[in-house]
Amino acid sequence: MTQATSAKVTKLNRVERNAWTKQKIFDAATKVVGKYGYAEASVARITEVADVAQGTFYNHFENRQELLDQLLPKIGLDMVHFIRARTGTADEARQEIERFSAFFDFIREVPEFLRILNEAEFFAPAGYQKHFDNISSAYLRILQRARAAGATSTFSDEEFEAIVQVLMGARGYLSRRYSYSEHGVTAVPDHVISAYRKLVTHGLFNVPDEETKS
Amino acid sequence: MTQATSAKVTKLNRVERNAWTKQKIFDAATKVVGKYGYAEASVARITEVADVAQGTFYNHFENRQELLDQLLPKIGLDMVHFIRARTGTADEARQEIERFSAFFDFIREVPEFLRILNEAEFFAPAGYQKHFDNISSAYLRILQRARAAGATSTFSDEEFEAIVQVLMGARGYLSRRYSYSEHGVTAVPDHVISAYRKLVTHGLFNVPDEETKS
Amino acid sequence: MTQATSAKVTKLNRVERNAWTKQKIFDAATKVVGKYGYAEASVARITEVADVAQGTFYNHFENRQELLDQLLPKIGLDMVHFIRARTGTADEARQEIERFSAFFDFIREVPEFLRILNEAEFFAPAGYQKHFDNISSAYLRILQRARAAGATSTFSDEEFEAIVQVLMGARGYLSRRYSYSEHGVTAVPDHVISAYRKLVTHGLFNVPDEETKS
Amino acid sequence: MTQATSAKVTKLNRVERNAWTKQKIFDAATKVVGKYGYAEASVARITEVADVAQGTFYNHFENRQELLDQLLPKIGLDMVHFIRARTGTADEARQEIERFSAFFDFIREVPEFLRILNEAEFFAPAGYQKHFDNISSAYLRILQRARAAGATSTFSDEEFEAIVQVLMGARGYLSRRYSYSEHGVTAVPDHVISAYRKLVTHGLFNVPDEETKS
DNA sequence: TATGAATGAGATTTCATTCAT
DNA sequence: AATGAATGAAATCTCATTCAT
Repeated sequence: MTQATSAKVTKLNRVERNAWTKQKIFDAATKVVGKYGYAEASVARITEVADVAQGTFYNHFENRQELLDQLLPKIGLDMVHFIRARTGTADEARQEIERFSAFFDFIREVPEFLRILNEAEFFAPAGYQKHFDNISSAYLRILQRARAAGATSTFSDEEFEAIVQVLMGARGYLSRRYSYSEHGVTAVPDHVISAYRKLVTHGLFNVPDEETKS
Repeated sequence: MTQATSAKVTKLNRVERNAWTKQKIFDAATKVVGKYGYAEASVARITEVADVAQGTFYNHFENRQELLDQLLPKIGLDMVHFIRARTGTADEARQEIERFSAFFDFIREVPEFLRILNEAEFFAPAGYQKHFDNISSAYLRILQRARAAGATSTFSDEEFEAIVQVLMGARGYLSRRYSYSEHGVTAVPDHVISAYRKLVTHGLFNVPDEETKS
Repeated sequence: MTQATSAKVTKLNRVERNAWTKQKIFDAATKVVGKYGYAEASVARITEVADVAQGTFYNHFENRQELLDQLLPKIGLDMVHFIRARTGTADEARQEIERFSAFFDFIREVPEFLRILNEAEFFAPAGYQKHFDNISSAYLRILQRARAAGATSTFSDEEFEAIVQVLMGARGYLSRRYSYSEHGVTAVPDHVISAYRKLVTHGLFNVPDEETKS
Repeated sequence: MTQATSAKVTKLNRVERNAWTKQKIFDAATKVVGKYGYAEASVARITEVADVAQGTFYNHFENRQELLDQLLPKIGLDMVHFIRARTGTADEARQEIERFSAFFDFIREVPEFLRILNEAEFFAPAGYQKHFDNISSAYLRILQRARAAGATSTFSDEEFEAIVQVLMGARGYLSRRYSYSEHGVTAVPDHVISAYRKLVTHGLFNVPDEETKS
């Protein structure tokens, strides 16, 4: 997916060679950041993994930050497609659980994603912003559509925006807590999924009777 | 709170002077990290703000990291006390909303907290770990007590652990989205609070009838 | 000899420029260590003399120590060649005196050598080790060959190893005592040479008759 | 010998307390330099071992260097006495072997001596100078007396001075090579002693007949 | 377009010495 | 005389970026 085809290098025209070099750098950055984090992703290290000279880097990217900021949005789109493909046509609550599970499946598919996502806020703020805009607007539409279908509790648009943050926060924190391990990324335990399902379907607290109308 | 009293400097004995200097460094670090982030919090900058020599720093802290790792747990305890003081004796759901609101109030009291919290995971992992252990164990006890009082839906201990992550993730992500602004920290909008209340009391989705037993 | 040719700098290709820069650093280090000693040979000072930026240093040497450890063995080889070229085909005792004299001649040729040699044990232990292995194994072979030619008193291989240490110690201590002076390095006095000759040809003490068989 | 009596500290008058503190620092320095070398002998480390405050150091020594420069001469005198006590009344050649052996015995008695001696040249030049003046003048007198007794080959005073350097160089280099080991200081092998004896009694090389008169 | 050596600012840390108490 | 916190200069090393070939 983010893998540069290692096919024949010969017989490429100028444009193709150019794109191929850029892709090599991009893939190298994904690997390096995914494995060692943004802080350790020096231009020297990235270009070494990409097997190009340091100077070559600057023929393709304005500076180090530009590349780092492109990392998350690109993989983020992969994630959206991955999740969409795994979401069925059951009722809305079930679909949300499917999306939730698919998120963790994606993390295992692309182990670099977790680190790239989590660190981006501080090391690639522009990329983080872009990714979050992508995700949250998509998520918001999903919720609005569910509401239109009468499948949700009563939430205003503004409240939905907040809910989107909560749901993304849940994924972010849970993945940090449950997906990291010594070597590689592990599957998320079932009780995490069930806890999430209960929360989004019934809430957390029983409400005393007289308050149920609020 | 984390502010060194700038009262009389004269007439302090050796022990007091020593503590006072350390506190000056600590306060300076809080300010600097809160304003510019850990990455920009060089020892040079911190000691400049603290108005001590760079060498003095190393009389009080083993190294830069040690100080950074102390920052979050210390302020985190302030937060716990702050929230506890603002939590009443109403029903459990209301108390949770009070805690939630109080969290955002605390952020406004100590504007540095937000940045110190959010960046700690990567720049002060030991401190982050300590803080999160503090918070999540306290939170877990709260939920268990509520469950014992029959105030929550049916969750296992393991599920509660996951819920704690979700609730902390909610605070983390919402505060990033709604509390930051150009200059300083703003109050969180009411619809964020109402969205949170609805989620924890009723959940997000209506569940089709035949599923209600699950 | 260890002097970078200051000839045309222009018209060098990349490889040549690279080697030339490294040689400039090397020569600068030789000068600096020779004049001020290892302790004062900071990277800042060396690069200033070499007229390159500090960062350039680390393109050519892993770290400061690596350079320092290369200094002695490199010049040490120059010394070996120098001495070998000055050693004739007279009897073994005379050859040893020639080598001894040539050692002091070399010191005057390369005045930096003395300090680089003497301080290396503590400031560049790896380089010192390498140099001494070079020298002592060569020296040992010389003695063994002389013994095979019946030109020495009766010594075992182990005793020869000790003798090598003594002969090197003699050069080391004598050069410290007689070659240093206010400014620059002076020739060694004749009586030093004659004393050495007498020692290695007749020993120091007359032996009472009854002991001569031991 | 260099050990501060750890007897009653109480009941000392001002002068005694003063001397006792100075001795504590001195002993600590001996230990530290002997074990870790001059370079690692920071004032902080020495005073910590001596169990006094850093500032106290400067009540007894002008500066760090002054102390370091006193170390070697003081222990050097101990060595002279030690060797003298071990030298018998046999013929001069045997006495020299006794002195040589006693030197290595002393090294084992006072293991710190070796390092303090070897590093002094560069880290405590003044102390090194003083020590060497002490030793070499004493040594010179020994040789002159032996010559007066007709026990040596024909050497002039100047040649004797050079010989003294050679003999000291022999001890220095041999001790570095044969006395150091992983932990502690080891006895010198017999073949080192026999090699030395042969050298000083018979010389190293057989001299062709026609040269024997030179 | 690719190369990779050169740059130099900036970061952390050490440590001999001072000095007020 | 003893204390130990404060000082600040100096050292090593990193790394994003430039630029001549």
